[in-house]
Order: sequence, then structure tokens, then C-alpha cells
Amino acid sequence: MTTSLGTLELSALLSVARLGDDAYGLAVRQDLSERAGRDYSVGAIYTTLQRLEDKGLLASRASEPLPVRGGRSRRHFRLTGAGSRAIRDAERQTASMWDGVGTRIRVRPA
Amino acid sequence: MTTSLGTLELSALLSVARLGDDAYGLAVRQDLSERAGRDYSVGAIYTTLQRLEDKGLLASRASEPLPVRGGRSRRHFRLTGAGSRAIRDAERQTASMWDGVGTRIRVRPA
DNA sequence: CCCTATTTGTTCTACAAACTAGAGCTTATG
DNA sequence: CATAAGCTCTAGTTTGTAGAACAAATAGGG
Repeated sequence: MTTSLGTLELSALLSVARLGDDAYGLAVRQDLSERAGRDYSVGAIYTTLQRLEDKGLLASRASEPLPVRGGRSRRHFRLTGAGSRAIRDAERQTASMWDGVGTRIRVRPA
Repeated sequence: MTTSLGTLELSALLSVARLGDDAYGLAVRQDLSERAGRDYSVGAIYTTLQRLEDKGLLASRASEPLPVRGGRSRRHFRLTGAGSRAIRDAERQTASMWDGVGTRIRVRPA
């Protein structure tokens, strides 16, 4: 079952992995916007996170509100087992696609 | 102008880079199918290659027919300057997205 | 030789999935 | 009540996908 993620789907999945406990919508949006060098709309991010949850690669829970200006409850995401596996699969596939292209991206020898 | 390619678009672009003078529709299809571990339909490949040409990342020319069974003229693709640049951009972006995820994919130090 | 079966290669059509923007709603503090 | 942070919804565009149909070549038997 190789689901083959979209570009933004994989990016969002990786962002959640990277952000860990701090992974919620606007944080993912900021992380990806910085890395991609362009602004993602809020809609782009949330629909993508929702799709990943629908696919069972992410799970979400509501956080407690924070005692700061506008600090309402956040929807926190974490990787599921299937999500971690999807990342490993994507890693192999990405390496395979770049293989032989004369790029600097390489798979470190096991 | 960061066009941000789709998953299959980038894969096809990389395949053309890898195959060099041997880059034509069915060869790209076979190359990608092997690497992805699944079969792409002919339509998936050709429409993608056409879109990449429309975007100016690939150029194509017709080859001479080959003197073998079914050896009709092929449509050969090559990278344009913009295509090469797109690959370099994608490389940076891919590395950036994977950065900090605890994977084996790394950017070799310059 | 000439049909026609087979092989390789491409085009065309149509629909499904992913990407995207931004308005608008909600809930918190100042 | 104003402002800030966060999320949901809607709708349009772009990509991904399959497979039938078409085209052009050679093989081989009659």
C-alpha cells in the first residue's frame, strides 16, 4: 500500500515530526513557510493536516488554553505509527528518485 | 518564482536528468515504476512530461525511427536551463524539509 | 512479395485527488 | 469593545491517474 503523498502532505508530515509537542496548525504553517521561502495560506495548511489525519498518518487532540493574549485551545498533531512508517517509506523513495542525478543529496551508508 | 513541483513532476524531471539521451516516454515510465515500486499508467507519464514542457522545464524533439520491431520515432526529452535550475531549487528545498527529522538523508557539506 | 499479427510508442479524454486562498467564525486577553 | 491567536469552510485551480485509441515499425507465413 504505497499511498504516495503529495508534496505539501509530505512536508507537513515532516514538520509535525520535527516540531514534536509543539506541532499545531499555525506553528506548522510558520515552519513550512520559512523552509519553503514562501507563505502558505492558513487554508492550505489546515486542509492538508486534516487530510493526513483522515489517512491515519496523524492524530490530533485539543490543548488547554494558554493564559496569553488570544491564547485559545490549539489542535495539536502527532505522528501515528502509520505516519512514522510513511516517513520511512518516503525517505527510501526520495533517495531512490534522486539517485544518479548528480545532486548533493545522498543516503548515508547504513 | 518558486513554482513548487508536484511529486510526480519532480520525479519525472529527475528521471529525464538521469536518463540523459535515453529519456523518452516509455523509458521514463519504466524508470519511475521501478524506483517507486508500482506501475504508472502511460497517461500519467505523458501528461506529466507534457506539463513540464509547457512550463518550460523540458524540451522535446522527435528521434529517427529505429530498425527494430516496433521501433517507431520517439519523443526525446531534455532539461532546459530552467529545468536544471528547478532541480537545484528542489534539492535545496527537499533538504530543508527533511532537516531535523532524524532521517538518513543529508546534504553533503559544501 | 504482400497481408496481417505483433511490438513499441504516443495522443486523447475524463475524472479523482491535492493544492491553494481567503473570508469568517471562535475564544482568549488588554 | 478592541485586538490577538487559532481554526473551519467554501470554492476554484493544478496535479495525478487510468486506459482506450491511434500510429508506425518489423516479422513471417502464404
